[in-house]
Amino acid sequence: MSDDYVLDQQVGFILRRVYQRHAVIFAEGIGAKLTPTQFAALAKLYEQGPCTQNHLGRLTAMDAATIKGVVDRLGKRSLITTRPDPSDGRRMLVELSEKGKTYIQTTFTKALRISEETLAPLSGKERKTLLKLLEKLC
Amino acid sequence: MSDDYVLDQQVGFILRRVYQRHAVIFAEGIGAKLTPTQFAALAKLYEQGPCTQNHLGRLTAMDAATIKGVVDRLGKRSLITTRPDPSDGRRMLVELSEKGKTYIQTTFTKALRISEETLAPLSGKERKTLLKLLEKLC
DNA sequence: TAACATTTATTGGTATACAAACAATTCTGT
DNA sequence: ACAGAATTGTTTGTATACCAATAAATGTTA
Repeated sequence: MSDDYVLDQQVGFILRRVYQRHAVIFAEGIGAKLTPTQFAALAKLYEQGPCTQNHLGRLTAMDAATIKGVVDRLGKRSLITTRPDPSDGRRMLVELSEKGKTYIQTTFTKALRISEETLAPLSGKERKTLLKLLEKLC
Repeated sequence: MSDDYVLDQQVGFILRRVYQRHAVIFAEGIGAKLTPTQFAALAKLYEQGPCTQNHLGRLTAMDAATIKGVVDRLGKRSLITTRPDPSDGRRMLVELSEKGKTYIQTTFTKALRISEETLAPLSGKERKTLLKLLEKLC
């Protein structure tokens, strides 16, 4: 039984290490001190326009507690603004600030380079295969 | 520029979501309240035998601060024991307890099932391809 | 041997990530 | 209209994950 289980060959352990390597590449490549999740929130806001806090969390795969912290920190850096939804007292509307919009626009190039560098050990064909297979596991 | 960048297609974002899904499967499948990293530490100790705390961290892809917390929590549950290295005053030797050894032996089956379930959406051939490609990105 | 460098472990700080509990608000069905 | 259900956001607690700084011990080198 235990002979079959080699930690280094388990998909979960490998996924964790691959993501760690990506996180290093991200931190080096993004320039400003921005985490992958913070960047995801900004990029999604740019894609989708203003939305509620929890909805932004769902779009970026963060639960309510996690997105709150991310929104708080981005707000503290004036990259986004938040205001209560006039039509629903429960909701907080989140929006890119001008600073945030400018920032994200000028950072897409770096983000693309980070994705490229993460996949650098693979050929073009291999990259397509990998992304296709990973998407089946989401 | 921004047209090229679609968050949901970026490898980093996809990796994060795939790992999140795996973490859910792990939590449901492992039975005892054990995290993937805690299980990794136990499995590696079983594979390699006793070793120092930092070395165990390197074997399981955790830095010194992270492995310390994991070792502390596993120690608190009596799954491992720690003692100072008699031949090197800096080092802490970490070892599986009898309880930990028994536990890990009886848990390999569940861990294998978790890996299998994580890869369930893929065919056998696709699984091999994915693992081969992921290993190039470690 | 003495000065310097390295390794090991620890601590404090920040940032995800999620569960559970909670209050406020809105929605739904009768 | 109203009671119960669902949604939204917040807070607390636990667990990675990593950086930076530190102390203690060991290694290296002039």
